[in-house]
Parts: sequence; structure tokens; C-alpha cells
Amino acid sequence: MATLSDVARLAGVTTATVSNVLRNPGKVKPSTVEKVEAAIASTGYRPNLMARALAEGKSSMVAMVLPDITNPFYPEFVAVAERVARDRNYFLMVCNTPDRPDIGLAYLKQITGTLAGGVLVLDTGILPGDIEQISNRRAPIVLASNEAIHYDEQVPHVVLDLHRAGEIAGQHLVELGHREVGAIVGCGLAGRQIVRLGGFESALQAAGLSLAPEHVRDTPDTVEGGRAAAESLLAANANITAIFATNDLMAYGAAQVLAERGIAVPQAMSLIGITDIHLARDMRPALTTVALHTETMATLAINLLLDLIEDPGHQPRSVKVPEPALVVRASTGVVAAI
Amino acid sequence: MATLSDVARLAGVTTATVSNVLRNPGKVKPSTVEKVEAAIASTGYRPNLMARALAEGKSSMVAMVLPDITNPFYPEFVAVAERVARDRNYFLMVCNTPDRPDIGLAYLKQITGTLAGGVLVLDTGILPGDIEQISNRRAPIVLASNEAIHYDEQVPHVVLDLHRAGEIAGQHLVELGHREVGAIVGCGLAGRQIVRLGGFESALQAAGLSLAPEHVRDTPDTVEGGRAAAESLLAANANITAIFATNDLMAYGAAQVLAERGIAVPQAMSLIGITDIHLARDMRPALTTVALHTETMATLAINLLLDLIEDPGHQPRSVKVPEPALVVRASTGVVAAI
DNA sequence: CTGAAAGCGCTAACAC
DNA sequence: GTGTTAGCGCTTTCAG
Repeated sequence: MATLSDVARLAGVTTATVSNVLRNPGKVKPSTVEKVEAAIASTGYRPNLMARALAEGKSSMVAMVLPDITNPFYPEFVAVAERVARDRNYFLMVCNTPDRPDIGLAYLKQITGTLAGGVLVLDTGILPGDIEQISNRRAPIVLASNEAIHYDEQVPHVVLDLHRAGEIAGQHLVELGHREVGAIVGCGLAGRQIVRLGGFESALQAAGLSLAPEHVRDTPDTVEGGRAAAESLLAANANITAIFATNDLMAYGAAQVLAERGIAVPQAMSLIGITDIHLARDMRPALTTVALHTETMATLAINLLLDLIEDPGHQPRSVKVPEPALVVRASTGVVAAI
Repeated sequence: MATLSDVARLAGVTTATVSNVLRNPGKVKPSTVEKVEAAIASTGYRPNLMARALAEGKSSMVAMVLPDITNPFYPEFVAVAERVARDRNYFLMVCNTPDRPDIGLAYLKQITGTLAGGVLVLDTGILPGDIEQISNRRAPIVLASNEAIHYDEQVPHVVLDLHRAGEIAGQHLVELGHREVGAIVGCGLAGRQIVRLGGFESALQAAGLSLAPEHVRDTPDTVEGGRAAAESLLAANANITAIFATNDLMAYGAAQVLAERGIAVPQAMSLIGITDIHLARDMRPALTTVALHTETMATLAINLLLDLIEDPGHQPRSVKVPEPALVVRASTGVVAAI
């Protein structure tokens, strides 16, 4: 592949000049610009981004590490993050860390500041302690959506009120008159989605209700997990009138079980999730859920990361996602008259 | 961040020695290995992968460009490609090229050989002509799943018999006794999924049937697209007994329309897709489909790319995915007696 | 306005 | 075994 000096030689100038026409046009006389551009065209020259990054001391690439790209939440996040990053002239590389936090950590150690100028870490079960050790001024790490972890203000992160999300779901069911409800709690790499459940329970308690332990199921954060949990819930509790899942994917699995058993949604059973992935809108009956504002979150997160890259002293070091919002669709209804 | 020479200074050796303990252990005396390792540990040194790539003349990163990460086929592909790449000590960066082939091409031009040692291109509507111009010996490009394009043997690619996939779907419906069927044809970046449709039609023809133009709908390759097409099909053709969609995502959309209208699947209407994404297995009724062997395809594709990177002369330059296979689930059945 | 020269962090001969 | 040296391809002062 043609290099800068190939181009320079062909144009009869030095590499410094070629570099200038590429990066500081205007500093070079139009006539030589022409010559250089001709040389570039004829050689098919493309700058070596690694060499540039080395010389400049900064990379045009940012990375994102996430636990499971087949969980639709992440692709939706990635799609917008990529667009925002591209608008700001960065490449986005996404790293999937199937199941194991140690892989995520290994990735992080290898690429932070060496391949990527910054990294956005989602839900990978990596602890702030490890993060701080790896991060450094010019290669920041931003954490997002990692609910089980308590951040201090040092580590840059995106604040998302997952407790409130659970609470909103709970309030909605309470308002519809539900008294006996089941809960499906996801357990992924990020740990048990306990904060969401906590919010949900607090809404019930505020209404003088409570969530019995036998109405709760822990399960993997997948469609299959949701299905298994719903089956177990149904088998053990004949009297529940609503099911809350800590995310939409599991709610989707639960919906299938209900459909298979001929349990009408929402007439005989209400169903509510959290997140508002595309699938929630697409499924039938469409899923009532609590929107986490994925697009906004992704935009804020990636912008924070890029701000931090471009200005290590950037303040504030954390950013807040708007409060979760109830999206009422077809899967919830008033509890049937007894 | 600590550099090689920081470590060397601290250990009282030169950078060459440090480099050796990192890459050619055994060439260095155990006692100095210890000193160096102590220095590495105390500085928290991590090699700069860009500098290494520059010096070695090759990158440990490969890229994958794809048109729509929110289409679940791609995440499923990515997940396995990433794992295989990691096993071979490469990082995988994925680039999403939302809708526009020009973005895909721009990505490709920028990263091929400069950030990524090789690129896997899926369905992005980029033409082999452009590819050849960009590719070069040390940074190969592998094309996969780009059905509308005719490859010559020069450009490395993955061969997938999409015509056969359509044919298998058609044969299945024919065998079940369907005579009047509708077809939903996806139109994404890769162009109209015409090859699949062609296979489907040839199966009908072999049975003495034909697919009337008014039974065919072109639509975007999404859930929403599938839904719109199904509605249109149903509105215009009261007598069809089966619907074929050129991929599962659209079949999923069609299934929702059928459910909403109370059209029983498969009793009143059979439904078949192509690909076998997870959703096909997860939806209810579970979708009969023609498996494209995504995992195998991804494995073959990424391995071909890495082989080509490690040996530019590697033969063969293309690789064949096993024939598509019918997966019978719950969405197809014998045509109802009249 | 353009050239010369140093250096980003690392690897890889090749000496010693 | 370990050090010396020369680059990888680019950017960036600083002279001219």
C-alpha cells in the first residue's frame, strides 16, 4: 500500500507537505496542493490510521464492551452510539464479552489507550476498582447501565434510575387494581437486577401490598429464561393477575407461555417489562413497559466519553438519563372483576 | 501510561530485552525475566497495540462491516465471529453502516489495512469492483451473504446457496398441499432478495404451480416491513393458504398480523421463513424456516479471513457453507381440506 | 510556503 | 543473553 513518502516522492515534495495538504489545507500553495492531490489519486494513497494515532498520541477509535450482543438492547444502543461517534469522526469498535467478566477485563486491559482512545463499558460485571486501575487520563472509561454497582463520583458514568423504573412498573399495576403479582428477575453478567425489583417492591409497599418470595423468580436474562420463570410462576401461583419482568426480553418469553396456555393478555393476566426494546413494540399484544430511553442513554454515554477523550478535565464526569417513562401498550389492563 | 522504555529503565535493561521477555520468553535469562516482570507489574505497563502493529507491519484487529446491527441475524453472526477471532488472538471490531452503502465504503477505505488487518463485509451493497480497489495483499477483504452480487473467483467470499434455501421452502409448502401461496420479499441494502425468491418459484414450478405477481410483495427487511406486506397480501388475496417470507424477521411480522386477525397458524395459514434466527425458535407458534447455518457461516467466514491475513496466498479463496436445511416447527401444516 | 529532523512505542535483525 | 540500531508511517516543531 502506498505510503506518505511514496506520495511525496511522486509529487516532488516532502512528507511534511503532503501531511499539510491532508490536514492543514490553506497552509500550502494551491499549485502544489494540486500536484499532491494528483499523486494521492494516482497512488490510491490512504493514510495509515495506526501510524497517525501513534504520531498524534491519540486514536480515532473508541470501543464499547458489552456482555451479549444477541440481547437486542445492545444492538439498539450500539446503532445510535455508532452514529453519534461517526458524526464526531470516531470509529466505534464493539467487543462482545460472552458471559465471562474476565474476558471483558482482558479486553479492557488490552485495548484501553492502546487501540481505543476510550472505552464505553456496559453491564459487564467489571468492577470500578478494576476500571480505575486501567483507565488513565487520555484514555477514559465510561460506565453505563451497570446497575448492581455503586459508583463514586470519580469514575465517569451514566446515571440511570433503575429503581424508579421498577417503581413505575409497580405503580402501574397497582393502579390497575392488581393485588397478587409475580415478578421475574433477570440475572445476567451485571448481576441480579435487584435495583429494578427493589423499585417495584417499594411501589407495592406504598400501596400496602407486598411481594411474597414465592412470587419471585430469578432467571437468566433471555427469552428462554423468561419462559421458564413464567412457567414456574404459573405452576405455583394460581391466583396472580399480573407479571412484572425486569426486562422486556424476559417479558417476551413470559408472553409466549401465556399464549400457549390460552391465558388471555391482558384480560386474564397483565404483563409489564422494562426497557422498551423494539420487540416490545413489535410483539402482539404489544408490551406495556417502562422505557429506559435507550437512544438518549447511548447518545449521552458516547458523548461523555468523547468529551472526556478530547478534554481529560471535562466536567461533569457523569451524566444523567431522563427519568424512565411508562409506555402503556396492550399487555396490561384493569384486574378482572371477581 | 508507562512505556516499554520506562519498564526497561526501571529493570535496568534495554527495550529489546523487555520486548523479548514479552514475546520470546526463553530467550532471556530467568533472573532478568524476574526483574523485568517486577518492573512491568510495578509500572502497570500494557503494550501499545498500535505501536506494535506499526512495527510488526500487521494488526491484531479485524473488522466486520454490516448494514444493520438491529437485525438479529447480524448479532448472532457477530457473536460467533468474535469468539473464533478471539480464539485466534484477534480483536473484532464491528462497524454498522446504517442504510447507506457510501458509509460502508468510506469505512472500508479508511480502516482496511490501516486499523484492521482484514475486513469481513456482510450485505452492505458494496460492489466487488470497489472491494478490489481497496483490498490489498496484506489486508484481505472477505465478502459474505451478499446474494445479489455475482462474485468471480478473485475476491474471497463465502458461498451460500440462497437459491436452494428458497427452493427448500417452496418444496415444503408444495408437499403440504399448498397451491395458492403469497411471498414476501425483503429489500435491504443488499438489494432485493431475489435469489431466494427465484428458488422458491422454481420449486413451485417443478410442481406445476406458479407464483402470480399479485401474490408477491416487496418490502423492507424488518418486522414492520413483514407486517405491512402481510396486510397487503391478505387484503388482496383471500384464497392463499401459506405465506413465504425471504427471511424470518419479516415472517415474524407477518405472524403478528395473522394473530391479530385471528387467522390460525398453521390451521388456516402456513408460514415459513429463511435463516433460522433465535427468534424463529422463540416465537409462538415457533416458525418453520430454512436454516442458513449462521454459526457455521460465521466460523467459516472469519477463519477464511484470518487465514488470508496470515498467508496472503492462502488457497482456496472461497469457502462453501453446507446446504440450507429445513427446520420444521409449528407454523406450517397440511392445507386444510376444502 | 516548504524542507529537515525528531519522535510516537514498539519490533527485529544483528552485533557484542 | 543482552544491547545497538534501524525502522514501521505519520505528525509537528522549527528553520530556511
